[in-house]
Amino acid sequence: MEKKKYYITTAIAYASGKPHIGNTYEIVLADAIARFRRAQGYDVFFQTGTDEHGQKIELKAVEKGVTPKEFVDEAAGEIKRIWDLMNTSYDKFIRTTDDYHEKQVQKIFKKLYDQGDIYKGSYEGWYCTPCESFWTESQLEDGKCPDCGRPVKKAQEEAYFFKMSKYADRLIEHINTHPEFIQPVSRKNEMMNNFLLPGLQDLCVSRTSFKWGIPVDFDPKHVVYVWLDALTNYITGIGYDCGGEGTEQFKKDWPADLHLIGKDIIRFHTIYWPIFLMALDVPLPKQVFGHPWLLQGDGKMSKSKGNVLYADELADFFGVDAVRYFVLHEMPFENDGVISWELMVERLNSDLANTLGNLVNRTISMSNKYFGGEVRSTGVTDEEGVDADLKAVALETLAKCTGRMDQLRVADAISDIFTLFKRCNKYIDETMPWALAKDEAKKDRLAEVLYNLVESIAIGAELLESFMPETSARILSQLGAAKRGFDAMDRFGLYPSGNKVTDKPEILFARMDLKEVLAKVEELHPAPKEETEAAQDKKEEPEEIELAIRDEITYDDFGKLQFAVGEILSCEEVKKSRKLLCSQVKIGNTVRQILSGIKGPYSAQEMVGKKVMVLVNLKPAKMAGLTSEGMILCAEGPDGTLALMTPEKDLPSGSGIS
RNA sequence: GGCGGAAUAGCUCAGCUGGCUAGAGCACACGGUUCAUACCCGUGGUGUCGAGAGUUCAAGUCUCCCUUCCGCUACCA
Repeated sequence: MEKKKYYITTAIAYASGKPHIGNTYEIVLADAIARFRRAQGYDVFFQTGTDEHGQKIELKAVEKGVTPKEFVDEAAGEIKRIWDLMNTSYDKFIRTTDDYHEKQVQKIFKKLYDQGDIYKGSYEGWYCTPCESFWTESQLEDGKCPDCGRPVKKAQEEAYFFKMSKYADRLIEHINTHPEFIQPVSRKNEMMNNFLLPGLQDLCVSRTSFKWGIPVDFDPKHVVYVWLDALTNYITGIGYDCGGEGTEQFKKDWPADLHLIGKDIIRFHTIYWPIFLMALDVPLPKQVFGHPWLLQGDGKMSKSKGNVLYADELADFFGVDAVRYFVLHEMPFENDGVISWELMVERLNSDLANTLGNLVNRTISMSNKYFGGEVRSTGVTDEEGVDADLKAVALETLAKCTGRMDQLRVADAISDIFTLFKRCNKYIDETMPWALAKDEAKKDRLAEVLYNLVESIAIGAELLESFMPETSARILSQLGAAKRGFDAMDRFGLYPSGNKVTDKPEILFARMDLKEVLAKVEELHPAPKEETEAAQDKKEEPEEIELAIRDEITYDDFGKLQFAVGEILSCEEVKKSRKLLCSQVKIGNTVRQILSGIKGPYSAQEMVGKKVMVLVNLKPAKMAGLTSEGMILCAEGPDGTLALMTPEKDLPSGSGIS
C-alpha cells in the first residue's frame, strides 16, 4: 500500500545573525510534527532553510567587511548547526542563494510579467538618502528611517507591481470555503477584515535601492522583492519548474500540507503567497499555521544585559531534549509562551527529573532488586481493577495524542504522554511492590506489577519519540524494549516476557539547583553595572547628524507658510489614540484646536501655559474624530526625542515671524 | 479610530451548543509511604467565575452596557 505523503515546511530563517531560542522554537515544533507523521506512517518531506537576500544583509556584510555571499555562508552555517544540534530531522535545507532557486525565481518573475500580472510603474515612498532605501509609510518608525533613524523624504522610483486585486475574490472564496486554511482561526478574521475585504493594494515586487537580491533578468537594475523570492522556496525546493513539468517529487509533494510560520508573517503566507500561486496556476498549500512566540522571562531581552537565550547555551545546561521538551510544552496553541532560566529549571525538575526520570529509575531498580532484572508476565492480576485502569490509560494515549496533533496542539499531546507516566507512578503506590516483595507467596503478583510498569513505560517512551527522540531511545534501551510501531499500540503486552532490563540504570535527567544554575549564568554573562550601561549610552550620543537637504524652495514658497506664537490655554489627551494630545491654542484674538502627536514626551498638564510656534494656515484635518486647525512645531532628535519650539523671549500670542 | 479576542484558585490555564456542591497542572500546607533522582501517592483552601443590568425554572456559559488588558490595522499635520 502506498504511504500518504506529508509535506511540511518552516519559514526560512533570515540569515542575518544567530537565531535565539524563540527562532529555534519553530524548527523544533515542525520537527515534532514531522516525526509524529512519520511514526503514523506518512511519507514525510520536511523542508527548512535560510532566506539570504535583502538590504539588511547587504549592509551587515559591509559592516563586517565581507561580501554578502561570505556573510550568508557563515550565517546559514550557524543556523544549520543549531538546527542540527536540536536534533531536527529535516529532509532539505534550502538556501535562497541556491542556483536552482534563483533561476526559478527569475523565470517566475518573467512569466508573471509576460502574462500581465506584474507591471512596471513607479513607486512613491519615503526615501532615506544615506541608506539609499525606500520605505513605505507604515515601515517608518516615528516618521524616520527604521534602519538608521534619520529623516526621510518623499521620492519616486521605478518599480514593478503585482496586481493583487485581480485574485482577491478567488482568495476570499478559498479562505471561506477552507476554514482550516489559516490557523489559528482568529488570524483568518484579521486577514479578512484588514486586507481582503477593504480591498488589496497592488504589491511592489522589485527594488532598485540595493543590489543583494535576485536580479530581474530582463531589467537588471531591479532585484526581486525578497518576499517573492523567499516564499517560492516552498516550491523550488521540491523541484518546481516554471513553465515546465517539475520533478516527480514536486508532483508528489505539492501542495504542502502545512506551512509552519510565526504569527508575524501570516499576511505574507495567507495573502501574497496564495495569490502568487494562483497567478502561477499552482494549487494552494493546505494549511498555514501562524504559531505564537516564545518570549523571554522578564520581557526585556537585550544583548547588553546578556539575557538573550540561545538554544545551544540552554542545551549545554540542560541537554537537548530538555530544551525541546520545554519549548514544545510551554507553548500553548494560541498564546505566547515564556521562557526563563527559572522556568526551565522548574520544568526540568518537576516533569523530567521527578515524574519521568525517577519513574524509569525506580522501575528498573525494583526489577533488578527483586528479579535480577528479568521482567516476566505471570498473568496474576489484581482484583480491584488497578491493572485494568493502567492498561486502559496506556492504550488510549496514542489516540489522544493523535487527536491533539491533528489540531497542531503539540503541547497538549506531550501532556497526554505525561499523564501516562503519572499514572504509572500512582500504580506503584497502589500496588506497593516493596510490600509484595516481603511475601514469597506474592512473588508472581510482584512480577506482573513490574511487567505492567515496564510495558506501560515502553509505550510512553515510544510515543515520546517525536518530541524527545534521544530520551525515548534511552528509555527503550534501558528497558531492553524494541519499538513496536503505532500500528501495534492497541495491544498491551508486547514487551517480551522474560526479557531483561539494564542492570545499571542511568539517571535520565538530574535535578538541578536553581541557585547554582543562576550563579553559573551570572558567571557566563555578568550583568553590566548600571553605571557602565549609562556610560555606554552616552558614548553613542555625540554622533553627528548627516543633513539631507531637500529640494530647494523660493522665498515665495516659504512665504506661504504662516507661523505665529500660540499660547496653550488647555490641553487634554485624546482618548483611544496612542500619541495625540488635543490643545486649545490662543493665537492673537483667536483660539484654535490643534492636535499633536506628542503624548508621551509631553503630558497634557505640562502643555498648559506654554508658548509655542504654530503653523496657522495649514489646511484643517480630522484625526481621531477631532479637527486639527494647525500644527504645533517640534524639533525632533535622531532618537525621536521631541522638543517643543518655543520663542526664546516671552512674546504675546499671535506674534508672527520674520 | 476600525475589526477581533480575552478577563475563572497565588501562578499558567480547561470549562463545547446555558443544567447537579466550578475543574487541571504548578506552587503552598498537612498526612501517608520508602522501590526510587529528599522521590512518589493522598487530602486541603477563601475562588464576589472583571463591574453592573437583563433574559431564563436555571448563566463563567446568552443579551446590553462599563472597566481593564491583548492582537491585527489605520492615523498621529
